Amino acid sequence: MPILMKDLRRQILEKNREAMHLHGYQGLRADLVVKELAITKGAYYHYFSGKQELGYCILDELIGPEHLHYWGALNDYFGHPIEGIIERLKTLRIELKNDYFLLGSELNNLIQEMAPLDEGFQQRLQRIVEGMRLAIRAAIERGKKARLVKAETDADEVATMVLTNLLGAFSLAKAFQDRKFFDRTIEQMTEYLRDFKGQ
Amino acid sequence: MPILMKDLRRQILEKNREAMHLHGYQGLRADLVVKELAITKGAYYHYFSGKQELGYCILDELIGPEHLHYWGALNDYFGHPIEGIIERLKTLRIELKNDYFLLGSELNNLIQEMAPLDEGFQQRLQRIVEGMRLAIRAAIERGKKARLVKAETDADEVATMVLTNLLGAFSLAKAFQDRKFFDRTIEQMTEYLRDFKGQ
DNA sequence: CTTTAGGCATACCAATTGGTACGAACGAAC
DNA sequence: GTTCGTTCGTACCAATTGGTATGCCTAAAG
Repeated sequence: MPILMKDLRRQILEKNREAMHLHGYQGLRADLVVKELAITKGAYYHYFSGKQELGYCILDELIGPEHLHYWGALNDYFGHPIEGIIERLKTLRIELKNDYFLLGSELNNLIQEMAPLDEGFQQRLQRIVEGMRLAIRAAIERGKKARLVKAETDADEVATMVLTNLLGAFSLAKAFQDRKFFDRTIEQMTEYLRDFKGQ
Repeated sequence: MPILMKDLRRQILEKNREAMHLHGYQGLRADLVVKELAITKGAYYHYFSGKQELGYCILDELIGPEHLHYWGALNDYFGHPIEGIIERLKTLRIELKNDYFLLGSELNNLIQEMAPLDEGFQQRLQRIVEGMRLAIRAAIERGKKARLVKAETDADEVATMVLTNLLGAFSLAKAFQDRKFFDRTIEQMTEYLRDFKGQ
């Protein structure tokens, strides 16, 4: 019997999310998570038709919204848009626990593992990354309109560059199992981004 | 009976490498590859004690040497070291087939999947990445000594940045299933790197 | 009070997985 | 020609995996 019966579906989602962060989707053992939660397969298959739907739900209800909300916050930033992006990058360093850098970005992990294997995953992952990219790009463009960002700045290119470095930073930190590779990239990007601030 | 009996061990390695590129290590089905090669488990377990050793061998004998050789070539480059790095980046765009960008970098894939799960993988992957990083760093330092690279350049930081962007570029191209994200990063890096060339 | 539908447990299962035990063929060495 | 080690095929296996069939329990609706 589960101790907390408040929202079992949610619990199943979150525990599986954790397990998937460590083992990947293919390495995710649904029944093992079921045992950890001290429930049974009955509950599991009551809420989810199977492993694939579970994976989709983790993306649609947890990982996706979180990422889009995090970068969507750029919209509400009252300051220099470039500083807004930098703030988001720095906040990542503060909010994410050390272990997260050793396990890598959930988004990046799933991209590597699933993008070529499952179209449903690929579409969802692409949508999330594209959402992040558009949020950053929009911030830069707002900066350009307000003459806070150099007119010749290619907003699309810079936004893509930020994402590339973000994903790469997670990869490298994971390869070395050392978050300092993430931190260094953020600091380099900070310098790089400030160059685009208007005179 | 295998048609070509030339070097069965090698064939097993290479076919498994291909399968691992697509499905990952955990998704790699040894016996499925065995069927593809039209051999049996007898051969498979004759040459490899098991799946883990097979994975290690693919890294130690194929992926590792290839990567280190590719970037080690910077040593033999007779020209501006910065241009040497740029040449290596551009050659990647030419030599790698389109499918490779959809499947992602074998190195990056394995990092994401295995670094936190298996110490043997982590050590091997880290060694390869570190080897690449050192090769790039050494090239920049040679450039500094020859006064071809600005004296204030932080070779270690630039080398790390190149790797971060490289891994990130593979990730993003894979997320979008579109190699143009890789190509764009290479071009941006080219510009960025040329800024370090001495006056 | 009865009916009904969601919420979950119990007890199965077929297929797959990585792995083993064993032996046959074959060539080299003596 | 006998021995012997390498190379691989055959036949098997225990454990795991994702998944299903079924029914009990409860609460709300009628």
